[in-house]
Amino acid sequence: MNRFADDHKAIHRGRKYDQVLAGARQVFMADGFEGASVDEIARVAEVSKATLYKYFPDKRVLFMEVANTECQRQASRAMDSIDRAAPPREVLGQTGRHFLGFITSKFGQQIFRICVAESDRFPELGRNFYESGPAVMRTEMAAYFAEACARGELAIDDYVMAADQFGELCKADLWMRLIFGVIHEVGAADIDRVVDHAVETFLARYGT
Amino acid sequence: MNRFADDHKAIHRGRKYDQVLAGARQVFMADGFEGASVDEIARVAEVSKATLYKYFPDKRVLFMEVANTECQRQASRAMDSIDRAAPPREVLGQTGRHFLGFITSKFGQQIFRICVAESDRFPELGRNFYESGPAVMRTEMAAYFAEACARGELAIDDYVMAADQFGELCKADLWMRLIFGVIHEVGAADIDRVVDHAVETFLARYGT
DNA sequence: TTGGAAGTGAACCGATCTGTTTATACGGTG
DNA sequence: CACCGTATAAACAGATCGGTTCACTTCCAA
Repeated sequence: MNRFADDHKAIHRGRKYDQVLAGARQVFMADGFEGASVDEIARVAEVSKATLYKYFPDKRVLFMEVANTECQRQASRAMDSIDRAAPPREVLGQTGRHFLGFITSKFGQQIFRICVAESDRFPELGRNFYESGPAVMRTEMAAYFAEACARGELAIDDYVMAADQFGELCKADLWMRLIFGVIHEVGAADIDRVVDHAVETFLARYGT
Repeated sequence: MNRFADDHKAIHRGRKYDQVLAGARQVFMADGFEGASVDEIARVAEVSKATLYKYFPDKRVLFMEVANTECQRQASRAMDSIDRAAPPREVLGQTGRHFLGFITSKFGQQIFRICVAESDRFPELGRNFYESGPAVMRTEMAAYFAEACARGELAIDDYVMAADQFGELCKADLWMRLIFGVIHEVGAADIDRVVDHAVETFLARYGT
């Protein structure tokens, strides 16, 4: 992200800002919050520790900055490639595969891991992540459900609850074993299988 | 300092074992894994650090022991309080309420938090937790489903998948917002509402 | 009575970490 | 050229932590 505010003041101010942020992102993703040391971040960012501390008052703020930018980036990329006019079975399948693909990716896992772990000490971090991540999908899906119900394609009493249920159904079997290291990879076949089951169960309740 | 008067009921071997475990449980739950210091655990357990290290080779094993005992306690308690011969709607409701009650409890959340966070650096920790926690419920439920299907009360093709789906359905709406600090408490009414929705959706697909 | 196992408290070790400071170098501008 | 903001490397400060060691006490049982 560019520092627009600095543009009119001085080119040199904040040259290394993005470098620091990129290095921090990499190291935090690799080692978590506690596991990441500021020295390592500075080394990976190819920046001196003094410079790092000139831009960020402490490690916490640096991490929050990384987490925020990442969450927003993922959120904007979340619901865009879905045709809301298609039949529900197809919309649900596409959405489920996209969603499950993300949360089973290395990156999705790690961001979840860190946010879960640190949302105890930094409550606003967890809240921020939820609002700009899961909550977005939730409201988007709820909105779609309202449309589909109006078209008579679905019969849902509680849109938000239904959206959450579908999201949770997509996690069955794979996600927990992945997050706890019981399995290490999921193939497209696994994702399809779980999503198909999720769609089937969902439509058994809410289909028309 | 002998603050405790005569301990007339002296057990020779492992007198302090449970003390250590109880103290560890308390401190881990309050501070997380990294946040908890062995000194603090020893102090809270009212035990010397040397004694602690006589029972447990290191901090990680100590935590795993805490997590294991708690998971087993919860799993056995859950299975004992359920009448597997009752109608599916009732069995599912009881199981769901118990399960959701545990994972939304302060202890359940914290255990999950720590295991998620540390299962990256200590894979056996996550695996161990999964096997002695979620996996137990999964297989137990799958076994029940097999019985119920044999009685014609349910119609399930994949018992394990169905068990996982039900578990995930129970998390809808509440669990994620809790784990990320969006909400801080859940009442019995919330739990009932979510479990009712879960049972309804589950039976729409698998009921007879 | 005495041996030995269990427990204690405190010092200690080595490692790591965050955050600061210092002395120095680079690079563009007046 | 001199000036000044930015950057650097490296040492440093202050603290914590996991884990070990040791001299000493307690208490039961043979």
